[in-house]
Amino acid sequence: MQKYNDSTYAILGILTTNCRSGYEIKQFIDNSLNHFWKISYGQIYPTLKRLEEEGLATVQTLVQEGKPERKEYFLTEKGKDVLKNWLEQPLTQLPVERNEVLLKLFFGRHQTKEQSLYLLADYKQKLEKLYQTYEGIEEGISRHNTNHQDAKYWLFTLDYGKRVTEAAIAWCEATIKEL
Amino acid sequence: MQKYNDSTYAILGILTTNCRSGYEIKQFIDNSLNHFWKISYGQIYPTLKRLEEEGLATVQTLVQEGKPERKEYFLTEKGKDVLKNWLEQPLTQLPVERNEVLLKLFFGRHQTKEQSLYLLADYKQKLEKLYQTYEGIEEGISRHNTNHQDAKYWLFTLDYGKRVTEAAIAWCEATIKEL
DNA sequence: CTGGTCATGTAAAAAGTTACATGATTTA
DNA sequence: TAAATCATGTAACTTTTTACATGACCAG
Repeated sequence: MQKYNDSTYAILGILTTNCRSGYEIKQFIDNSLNHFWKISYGQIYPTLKRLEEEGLATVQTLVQEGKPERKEYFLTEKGKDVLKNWLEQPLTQLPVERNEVLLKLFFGRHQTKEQSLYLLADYKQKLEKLYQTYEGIEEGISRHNTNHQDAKYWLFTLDYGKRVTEAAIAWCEATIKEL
Repeated sequence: MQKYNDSTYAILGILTTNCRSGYEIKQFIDNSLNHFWKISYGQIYPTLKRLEEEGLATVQTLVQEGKPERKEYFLTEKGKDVLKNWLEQPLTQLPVERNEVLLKLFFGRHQTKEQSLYLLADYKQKLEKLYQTYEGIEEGISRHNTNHQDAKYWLFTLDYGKRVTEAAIAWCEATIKEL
C-alpha cells in the first residue's frame, strides 16, 4: 500500500466527519486540531486534489447562489481502507519536539541571568494562556457535543495538552527558582 | 540584522562549545540536543558554508595523518553578536507540537477499543524508555561535567524533558483506564 | 574481511509556509 | 464604505530529510 504523510491522513480522517470542502477542513483544523496539528491551505488543496486523483476520494462541485462554488469531497472505500490501515499502525518512533525556549536556555551561559529569567517568565505566561485556551475548547466540546460519537476522543487529546502544558509551567517555575 | 533559522542559531551556539567541525557538531547534537532539536548532515554542512560566506565564522582546514581532512569553524565577533541578539529575543509564539498518537486517537471512533488501547500502551512504553534515556544523560552530565559552565543549563533542559514525559505517561495511564 | 569510526559533502525529494490572486456577499 | 466571511487555488520559497558518493584506518 502506498504511503502518505501524516497531514494527508489527518485530512482523510477529517473527511469522516461532516467536513467536506477544503475551506471547512481548514476551519475544523483551526478549531479542533490546532493544538497538536495544523495545516495550511497550501497543503490542503493540493492534498485534496491528489486524494481524488488516486481514488481515495470523489468530488462533487456544488454551485451555490450568492456564494462561490464549493467542492465536496467524499471518501471512497479505498480511502477508508487507507485511513483504517494507518490507524492500525503504532508509531515507529517518538518525534523530536523542537523547542526554541530550551534551545535558548541551553546556551544560557551566554546570557545574563535576567535575560534567562525573562525568557522563562515569558514562556510561562504563554503556556498559561495556552492552558486557558484548552480549558475553553474543552468546555465548548463538553457543552455542545456531549452525545457526539467523536467527543470522547477529542477530550482525550485536550487532556493531553492540559497535562503536558501544566508540567511545562511547573518546570518554568522550578527553573526560575533555581536560576 | 539578517535573519537565520533556528537550526542556524543552534549551530552558532554549538560553536561556542569546543565543537568545531561538522562531524563534531553532529555528534554533539545527537548526544546533548537530540531530545529537543535534531539536525542532519544535509543541514549542517551547507549551514557552516553559509556562516563562513556571511562572515559569522572563519574556517581552518586541518590535515591530519591517517584521518580525513578536518574543517574547524570559529565564530567571529559578528557571529557572536548574531547569536547574542537571537538569545535576547523571547519567542514570538508557541509552536504547535505535532503528535501522531493524538492524531490517531482523535479519530479513535474508527478504531476498535483494543486498537486504541494498543496504541496507548505502545506509546506509554516508548515514553518510559525515553524517560530512562533522559535519566541516563542526566547522570552522565552530573558525573562528568559537574564544573562545566554549561552543565547547569543542560540539566535544565533535561528536567523539562523528564517532567513533560512524566505527564505524558500519566496521561496514557489515565486514558487507558477511561477508554 | 567486515563493520565501525572519522570526515567531507551534494542532489533530489518531501514537507510546509507565505504571499498572492480572484470575487461575491454580508455585516458593522 | 470598509472589513469580514465564504471559497477556490497557485507559485515561490524555506526547511528538512534521505540517499548517495568518497575513502582511509582500525578492531574483531
